[in-house]
Amino acid sequence: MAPRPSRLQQEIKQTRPFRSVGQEAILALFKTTDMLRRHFGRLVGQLGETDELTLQQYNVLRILRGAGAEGLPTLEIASRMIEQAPGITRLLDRLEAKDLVARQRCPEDRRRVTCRISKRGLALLGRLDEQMNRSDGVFDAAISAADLRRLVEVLDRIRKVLEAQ
Amino acid sequence: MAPRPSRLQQEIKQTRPFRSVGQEAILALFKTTDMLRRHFGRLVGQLGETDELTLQQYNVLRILRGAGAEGLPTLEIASRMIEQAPGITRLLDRLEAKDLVARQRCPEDRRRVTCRISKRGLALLGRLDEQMNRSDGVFDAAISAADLRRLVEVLDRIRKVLEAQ
DNA sequence: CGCCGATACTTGACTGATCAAGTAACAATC
DNA sequence: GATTGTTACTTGATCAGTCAAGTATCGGCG
Repeated sequence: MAPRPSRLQQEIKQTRPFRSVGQEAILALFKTTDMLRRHFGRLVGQLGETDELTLQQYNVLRILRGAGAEGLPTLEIASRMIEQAPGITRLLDRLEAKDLVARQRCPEDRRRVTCRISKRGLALLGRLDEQMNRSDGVFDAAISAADLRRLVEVLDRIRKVLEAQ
Repeated sequence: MAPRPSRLQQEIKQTRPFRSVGQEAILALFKTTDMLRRHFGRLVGQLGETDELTLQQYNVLRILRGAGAEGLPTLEIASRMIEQAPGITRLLDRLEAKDLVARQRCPEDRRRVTCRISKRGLALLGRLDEQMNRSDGVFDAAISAADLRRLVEVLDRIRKVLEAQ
């Protein structure tokens, strides 16, 4: 139990040790994910012209590409998103304005709005795929598959704890 | 290498397996941290009256409490934050408006603005301490210290990779 | 058929985040 | 002591996120 200052502690210039490993883990999660958000946010946010996306918008396009030609209703998209997005309507407004998705009121149930990715949207994702795969690959290269799998497993458990709260 | 669908995959209703463990790990990080943000955001955001804080504001108050009576200059606060905050000036504006911090131009170097936590700020943090510790403790209880330490260690490595990019 | 609750969004108002450009003060150099 | 560069913010404009309240539609039930 050597009280050597952790890497994170130095990063945020904290002098006192963390109250618990749990607290350190939570702060490390925030910090790491913030860096990841910025990293991937830069990738999708610097596409030149007016094609810039936010990570959330990118995520929606990915979901719609996965859904194929039938598309998906608005709230179904929301439920599949990685990060919760209460502003899904306006997010789709912006994607529609950029002509990256098309929306159409569903004839069978007129409450629903079916969303589909457009050709422009598909082309844009295509341009990003290579970069994104390369970026994911950086982690596969730097960290062993076993460690990554353990990471995924612990995160699963954390989410389970949170859901139980 | 059984291709059984992972928990995360079910959560986001994805049909195809992930391209790589790295990708799954990244998505799991986003999802888990989003849930953590909401969880702790609720704690600091529901204090009744007009004392609601955002997580970032809470983080700033914690940093200022740690700094003590001398306080800290604005950008020094920014550099200590867990999540990067380019809008630090306005964040402090809001805290000052709520009388949770006080600001004062530094006499030795008039470019600097020294920020200090106020009595009201300290009292507010005091009200939150117990809840926050209890929340951190949930993870200590649900996940072994060894696992949490491994988690922290892998996250350190991920940040190191990101910095090298 | 008409009403009631539920579903699927939509809109408004407001707060917060981001980027770029600007200002003021200090530090170093000529 | 004027100039140039750097530091430490500050401000403006714009966009995204959040919560609450509203609207349209559907599916049952009497």
